[in-house]
Amino acid sequence: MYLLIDCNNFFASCEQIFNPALRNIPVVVLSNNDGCVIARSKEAKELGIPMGAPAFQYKNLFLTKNVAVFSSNFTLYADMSQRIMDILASLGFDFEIYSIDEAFLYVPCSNDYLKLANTIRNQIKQWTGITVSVGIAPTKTLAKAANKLAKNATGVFLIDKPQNNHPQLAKFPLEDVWGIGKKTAEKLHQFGLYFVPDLLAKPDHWIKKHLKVTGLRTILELRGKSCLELKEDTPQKSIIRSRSFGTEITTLKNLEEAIASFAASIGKKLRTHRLKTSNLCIFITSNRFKKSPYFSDSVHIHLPEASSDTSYLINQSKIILHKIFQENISYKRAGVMAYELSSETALQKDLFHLSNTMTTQKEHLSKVVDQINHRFGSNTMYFAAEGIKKTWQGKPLSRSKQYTTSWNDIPRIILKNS
DNA sequence: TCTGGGGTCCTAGGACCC
DNA sequence: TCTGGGGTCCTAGGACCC
Repeated sequence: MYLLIDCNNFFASCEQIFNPALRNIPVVVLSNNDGCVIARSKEAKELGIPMGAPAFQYKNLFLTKNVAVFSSNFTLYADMSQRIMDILASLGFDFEIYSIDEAFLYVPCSNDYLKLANTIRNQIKQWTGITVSVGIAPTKTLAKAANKLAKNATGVFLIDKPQNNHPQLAKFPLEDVWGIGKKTAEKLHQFGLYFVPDLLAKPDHWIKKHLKVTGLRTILELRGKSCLELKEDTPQKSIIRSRSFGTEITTLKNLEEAIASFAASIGKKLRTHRLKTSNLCIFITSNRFKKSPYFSDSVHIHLPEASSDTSYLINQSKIILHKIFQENISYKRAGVMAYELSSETALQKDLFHLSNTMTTQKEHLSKVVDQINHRFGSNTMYFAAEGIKKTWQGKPLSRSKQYTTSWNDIPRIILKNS
């Protein structure tokens, strides 16, 4: 059986744990530039604040309903996530970290799955303060559905045999099925299909024709035939760094600095994972919400030799940027993507590319910069090309402290003499 | 004034081959 | 009238996920 463990309202819960005054009141966490709502506490959901809602449209509601609004604090969330994943890993079952707040466990046999799930729940709650829901089922897709049902029940839900036709599954909307998104759901609605049993009644060839192989896989999984196994710890295939700018950019110089920052960040991640990239893509866009004509362009290049050296990646990124930059445009968003990642130890050298001691020295330099930043704090050293002011970076309005990763921010308990 | 960021997988269609 | 058949590889774009 598969167990899907999913943290409830994860980012909002992280905020509530370290600030007791936030418990039982609506809390939302916003995306970069405090743009959209990306997490809501139970109380915030009850107020009808949707996921992804633009914050400015809900400003009044936040005020009148005393909603606690936070800028995102990924350092905190990532650390809390790690603690939870460590607990799951310690159980000794095969498991797959699916996202920052979710993991699948594969438990081949157990006398009492519900008891096991409750033990896991209690332990995570006690050790981290986070409440999780557990869905248990013979396939991953059913475990996702069970998890959804668990959230509305006691926190644990078991679908042992799909053919038992749980009454909850009979009214399970197709758009809530893992793998069926907005577009597919709309398509199915046109055929008069709304709930899981409606789709299960269709023959395989109908599914294959309209939903392709991915759709067929989903249906088989819903019928209890496992098609999706736990994913091995496969190496990453691409790395993306992109941002919407707090202040729109109009000059090439500022855009170069932003792109250089993204390239530097990619370089660091590549080195951390002992990878190199041999394909870069740069993209720049104007504001898609504005009435003025939308501008968007991107270019890929194949690097003559794979690299993880920041100075090289910055240089190459700049060269590509120059190919697509146009004057008199207000740029709202840009990004750098790295593809064709390969292990730094198993690399194909380019016969005609000048790979010399200079290259080796530069790579060494990047690693030294990493070590310095690791020891003295990130951004202690960075490339001048990234710019000093980073004017494009918006300032988060209300970010919580780094309670678990910074000595200065560790919560203090004050004992009062009674 | 104000609308996120980071990923994966699949398919259709073009280019190319014999 | 009429213009093969079978295959691979690559890429852009769509759909999905959190």
